[in-house]
Amino acid sequence: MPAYRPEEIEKKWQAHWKAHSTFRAENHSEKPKYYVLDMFPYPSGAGLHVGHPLGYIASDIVSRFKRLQGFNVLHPMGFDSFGLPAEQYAIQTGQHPALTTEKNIETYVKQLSSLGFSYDWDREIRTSDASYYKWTQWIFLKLFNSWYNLDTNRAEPLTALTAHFAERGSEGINAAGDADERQVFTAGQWQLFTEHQKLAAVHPYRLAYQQDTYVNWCGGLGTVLSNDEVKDGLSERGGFPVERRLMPQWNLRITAYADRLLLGLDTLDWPDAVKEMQRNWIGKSIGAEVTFPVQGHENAQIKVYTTRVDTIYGATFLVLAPEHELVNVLTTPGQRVAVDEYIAATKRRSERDRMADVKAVSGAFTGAYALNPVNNEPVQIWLADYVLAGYGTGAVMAVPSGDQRDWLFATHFGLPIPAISDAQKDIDQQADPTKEGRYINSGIINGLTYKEATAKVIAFLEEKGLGKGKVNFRLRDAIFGRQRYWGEPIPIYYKDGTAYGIAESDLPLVLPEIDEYKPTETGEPPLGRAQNWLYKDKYPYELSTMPGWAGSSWYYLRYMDPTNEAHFVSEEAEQYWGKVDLYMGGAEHATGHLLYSRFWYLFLKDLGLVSSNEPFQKLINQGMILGRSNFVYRLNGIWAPYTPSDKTVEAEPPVYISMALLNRINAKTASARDHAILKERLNEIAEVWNALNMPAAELAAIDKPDFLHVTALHVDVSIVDNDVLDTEAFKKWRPDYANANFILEEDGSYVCGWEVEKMSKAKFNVVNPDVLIGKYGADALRLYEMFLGPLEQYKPWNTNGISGVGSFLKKFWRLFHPEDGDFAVTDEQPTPAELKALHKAIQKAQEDIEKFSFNTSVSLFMITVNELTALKSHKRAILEPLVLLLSPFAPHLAEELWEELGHEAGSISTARYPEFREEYLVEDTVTYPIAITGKVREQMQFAAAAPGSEIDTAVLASDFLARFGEGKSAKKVIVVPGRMVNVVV
RNA sequence: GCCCGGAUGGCGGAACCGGUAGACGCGUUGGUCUCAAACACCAAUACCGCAAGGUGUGCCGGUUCGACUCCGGCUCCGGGUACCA
Repeated sequence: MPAYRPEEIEKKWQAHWKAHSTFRAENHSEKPKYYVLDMFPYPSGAGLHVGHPLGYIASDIVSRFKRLQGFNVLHPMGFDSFGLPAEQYAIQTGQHPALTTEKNIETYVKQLSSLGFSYDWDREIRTSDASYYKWTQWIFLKLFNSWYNLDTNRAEPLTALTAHFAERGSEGINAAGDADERQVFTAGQWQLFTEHQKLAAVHPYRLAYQQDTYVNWCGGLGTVLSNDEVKDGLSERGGFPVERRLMPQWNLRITAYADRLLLGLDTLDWPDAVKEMQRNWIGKSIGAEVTFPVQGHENAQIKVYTTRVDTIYGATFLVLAPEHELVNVLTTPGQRVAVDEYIAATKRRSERDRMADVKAVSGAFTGAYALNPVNNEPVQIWLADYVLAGYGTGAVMAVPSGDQRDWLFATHFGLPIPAISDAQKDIDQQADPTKEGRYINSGIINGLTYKEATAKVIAFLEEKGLGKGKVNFRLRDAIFGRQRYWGEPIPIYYKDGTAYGIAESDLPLVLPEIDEYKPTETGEPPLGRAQNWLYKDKYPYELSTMPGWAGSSWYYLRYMDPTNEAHFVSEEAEQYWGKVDLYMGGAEHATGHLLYSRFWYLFLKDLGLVSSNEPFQKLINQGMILGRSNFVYRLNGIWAPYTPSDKTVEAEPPVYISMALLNRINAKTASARDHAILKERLNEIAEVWNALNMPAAELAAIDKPDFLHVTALHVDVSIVDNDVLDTEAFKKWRPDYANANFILEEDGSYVCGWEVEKMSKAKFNVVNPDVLIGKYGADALRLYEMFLGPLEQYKPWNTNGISGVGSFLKKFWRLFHPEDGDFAVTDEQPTPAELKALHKAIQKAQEDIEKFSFNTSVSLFMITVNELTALKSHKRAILEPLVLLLSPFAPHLAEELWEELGHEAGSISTARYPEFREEYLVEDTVTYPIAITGKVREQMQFAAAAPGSEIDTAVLASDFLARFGEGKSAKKVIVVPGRMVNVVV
């Protein structure tokens, strides 16, 4: 075969791999296992752009490398196929989301296959298949039927709880969650409960539970919106008003696992940034809960949470969240109007808005007073939206001298700001939260240090029953329901208003067909449109569906045993594959998917269904590939000299000036030739300049313009090559460019400007991998994406460089086919130089892959091939191992050459990585120039020797030699001018 | 504000444990081949300077015979996050 033809080779081997299921992973093997997982994609209609495969290429290299090292590798792919875009498309067109999704997946599979990934496609899963979501529902039911026992620190079946109730009532149960939500009863009372009452008593213990939760409700759209979807109190889509509303919602009790999720992070081999994000997200804080009695309300108490209980003597007022349950009771008639107004104003703002304008101080006085438990001083009770209902107790004790927000509030409303520590400074200017110094104005802790005071206050409060130390988490339970169609139905039905889980044997609860995908007129979710959708033909189902992260929280387990109909994963398969050894994906999932998956894993572990402590041992975040946009510059005005006040007009027909020329003129570095070109061209097109307030005569009078005003416009990167615009293609690109005029460079080219931006259709900077594969081949694209820069770094795409790896592959090919001729590899003995080049590569390639430093490994291959080309090396002993080294990166070419080398087709996937032999690396000598100064100079006494002369190494003092490396010895010492010697080591 | 990263030629980026900064690729320039183009190949390419030489890894300072690398103090850029009491 003459010349390297990637398209033929790639088609051939992709077909071979598919026909032979070459990358099928077996669940039983003598080999050690290795599980390489990619975050599975949502199959969007736009298909893949050149940024998407970056992580897939890297993980594929690792998979293929691990196979060469003798591992049984599991490398699966699937689709997160429930999601909003398909549903929105369905609302607009009536097309069933399943059809859209199916079509998109087809495109994805085709594109992924064309990159030559070594996925085991037999294990492909889709979260929207009933055979998959059956098990997502099954896990939900397990959560629904479990509670979290804090005594054993794990989730347990509800049967254990009800057994306890029957024997001893609610006493002695120590369960995760809010105790206030739960009833207190005796065993006798429990026995007398009706079924309905029993379920009501059990419900608040469940790990999947329904509860009234504040949500962003948009009546106009008939759905709950996430904080991202609300802007200025209006829905982002449609602009309908959004309000905070208490609605029943399904929640998962992730908070029960807060501590374990936090501790587990220390055992993981993850990027520090991701671990830190999860830590902040969980947000553990250690403090105290303090109870303030309310003056004149015998039964009312306000609980506050504080991390600075030592500052309690400085607490001159309390602030409640506007949603606080006691607000109504406490408000005095005189303050009623002000309070109601304030609450109404707060309701109109979404949580995000409240957080957005942090500077505006607002609040309302309830008229009521609480008593500071340490000194019985009356303190005013206020409302303010800077206190969040969802964190701590929804109430804070305000210490204006120590907390900046409290200080601002006190200053704004004229409340007192007493100092509490002798170390506080300038508290009339701002709060000072110091922990230094001794307490003042602080009753029983006057004169104490921070540590002593904290202990003493807590002891005092505990004794009086008005406070106790408490750990708090920022993490909140996860809202689990969505008022949408295209998701997993929640397997719950209602009997007399009570929620029941459907029987496991009735799973899956299949998503019913409906004729429209909008919410119903009465505001029910789309599932409310389903006809006769009843459990046992009697009981209505839950109408909300699961959120996007449900199916993705356990998919990696299903890959181990994807077609099992009896179990979500068989015990043997789970025990064999264990956890994911390498997980590759984007950093944007740091606090969503990665946290929920860990939560579900811990839960399954508590139930004895999985065997490790964490699901993902090592995590790599591939950096995003950004787009490189190109611009053309439309001329709007010409000045000589430039007067900024002049108006500009878009010339019609339009004139576009080349960026390089434009920049030279505006930077005043233009040559006489530049000006001549400009002038000549302007004269040619002068007749079209009338619209520019630039009559031809006036134009002709301008000799040397020194400023050109332009508008930069995005231009499709596919009609730009190396920043040079294809002007004919530009005219055809869009109708309004058909009559474009150009001012070109001297060589006749139009040079575009460029900028790095996110890839998006609107910026015309999306690069399609299919086009590049067609031109250079998948192997070249794979190599180039790796060559672009460090894997984890954000980097701009630039198609310009891909020709370099293209020619590298050609050179590699030519080592086997000299002069583009027939295959001609010899059995000659290799020379030391060839062996050295090879073994350097064997060693470094392995190191680089293990460090995920793929950009340097590609460089290494280029260097090696350059060396071998220079040596005219066409020897089997060198080239055969080299093919193996290259096979993870450029698998198609490697397979082809492997076959030409006389091996059975496809057998490279069972070959072994070549062994590194150190003896072939002849060490290079290194020369260190060493300055001769001070003591050394005296000792050596030869600084004055003639430059270039050699000195006996034995003369060197041992302490001098020690400076440039333990165990190294000088081979030669050469005197160079300037009190220096070169020491050759 | 807080928490992470980062800063090296015209561009993307190399540089082991402190030891010749700029590997490799792109681009650019010159050349070979060709009727010509494309491909390919060869050579040059940090900056200033005709040269000798000098200057250079964001800035200021320190340690060291020697610093992109270590230490102290900044500047700028990117990402994450926040009335969390």
